[in-house]
Amino acid sequence: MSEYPPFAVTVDLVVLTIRADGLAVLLIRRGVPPYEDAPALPGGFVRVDEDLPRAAERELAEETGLTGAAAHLEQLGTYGTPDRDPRGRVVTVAYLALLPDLPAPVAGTDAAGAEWLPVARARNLAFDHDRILADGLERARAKLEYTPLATAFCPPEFTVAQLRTVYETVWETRLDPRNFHRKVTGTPGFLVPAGRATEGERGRPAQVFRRGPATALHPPIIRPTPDR
Amino acid sequence: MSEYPPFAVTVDLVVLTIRADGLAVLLIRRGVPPYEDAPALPGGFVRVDEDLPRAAERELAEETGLTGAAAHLEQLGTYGTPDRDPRGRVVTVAYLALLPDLPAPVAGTDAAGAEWLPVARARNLAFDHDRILADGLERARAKLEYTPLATAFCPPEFTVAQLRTVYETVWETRLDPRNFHRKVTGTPGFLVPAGRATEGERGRPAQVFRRGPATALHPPIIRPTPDR
DNA sequence: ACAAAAGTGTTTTCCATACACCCATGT
DNA sequence: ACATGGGTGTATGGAAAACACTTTTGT
Repeated sequence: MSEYPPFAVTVDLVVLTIRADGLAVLLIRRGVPPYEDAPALPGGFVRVDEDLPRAAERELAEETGLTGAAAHLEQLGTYGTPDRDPRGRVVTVAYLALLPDLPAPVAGTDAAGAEWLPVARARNLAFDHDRILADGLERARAKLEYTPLATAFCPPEFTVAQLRTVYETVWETRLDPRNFHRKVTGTPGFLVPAGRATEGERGRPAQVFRRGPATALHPPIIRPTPDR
Repeated sequence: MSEYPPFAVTVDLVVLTIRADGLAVLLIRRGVPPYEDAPALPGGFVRVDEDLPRAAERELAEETGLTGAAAHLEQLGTYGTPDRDPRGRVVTVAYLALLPDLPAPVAGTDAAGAEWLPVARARNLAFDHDRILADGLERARAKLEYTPLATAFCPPEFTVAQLRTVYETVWETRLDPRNFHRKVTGTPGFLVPAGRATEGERGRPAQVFRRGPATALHPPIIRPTPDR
């Protein structure tokens, strides 16, 4: 093995959530060169005996305080241009993480330097992170159509209206609440009723749902056609 | 950098084509341990100053004799379980390559040990290549629906019937030739007429097409619903 | 003439959209 | 009572499936 060039391998995370001001990405500010003081995706080196998804989970936990499977986590892609890191040959495996807007504000974690930024204002990131973020956004937008991924942005129990807000935020569109309701409740395995309804809200109480067992949506939730 | 664990990085290729006996994958037979004599996906180590897609192209050229952009090539995913290679910590970036059935049988290349095997009989591959192959097949099947990827299995000029054979082979279904014809010719940017027709075939000559400029299909070519 | 494959027209069925309308709660 | 949001019913338009039918070649 020693005859082959050594690489450093990192994982970087595109962590997305939905907040009052729209879709937001978790960024850290770099404290050391290269790209000192620049915003960057959270990430770090993979350990010698660590699986890649495990490394991604660890980094996510370090930055958000989330333990285990509270978030959706999937591999996004690998970026390995020879000059992407001035320190040497570093290949990074990017992961996409989707989280509900956390009610508990990440107390007592290493997330000191991390902050949420609306995706529209996440620009001029360190390394090739602009591209990685763009790829992550594109992936999220596309997968909402044909997978139940939108539920990853919701807490364990949620209403149809909350789910619709996810679609409207990620896609930056408006959806007809009535047809949306019929679509998602009619797609097998997408949602299962939690058996209770909301209280104390304005208007008629809404049924509460949990994520269903489906891994793909048939039929898909079609994105409206402003160009495409 | 020296404080972080060194990894070896390889690229592995899932090279698919369509032959008379169906969908086939390019495999080599390993000549050295580990997994000596086992079939494996072609691949190799990434060089120090080599970009990842470039390494994939190089490996593809070495195994098939194909120069440059004669094939579709896309990143499939990265596999880095700590124990996946007994020789040490090796992370592999898998690429998916789609080729037309080559009329010229790869003369005079290093492809001595490489051979096409129907995907149904590609089993018990070295390392974690069974899983990588399965992921590649799944990716190819899914992307036929909403991208013009099927044309990557066709020569530069082809007929609608040839294209339909691609779909039928990859999906293992039958498609109505008449509705299929209408669909693909009616999808903007999918196909552009080459202006000529086939000769010397049985039946009425078919119009010849080339790949169009579209990168996504609207509407998609829907896969029939045997379960799903 | 006939077989074979390409391609078109037509009917039917289904689904998405649009939107009128009713329901259940807070104020 | 009224506003607010949840949820259902229904008409309509367009696309996809099913398939009859025509076209153009080789044998």
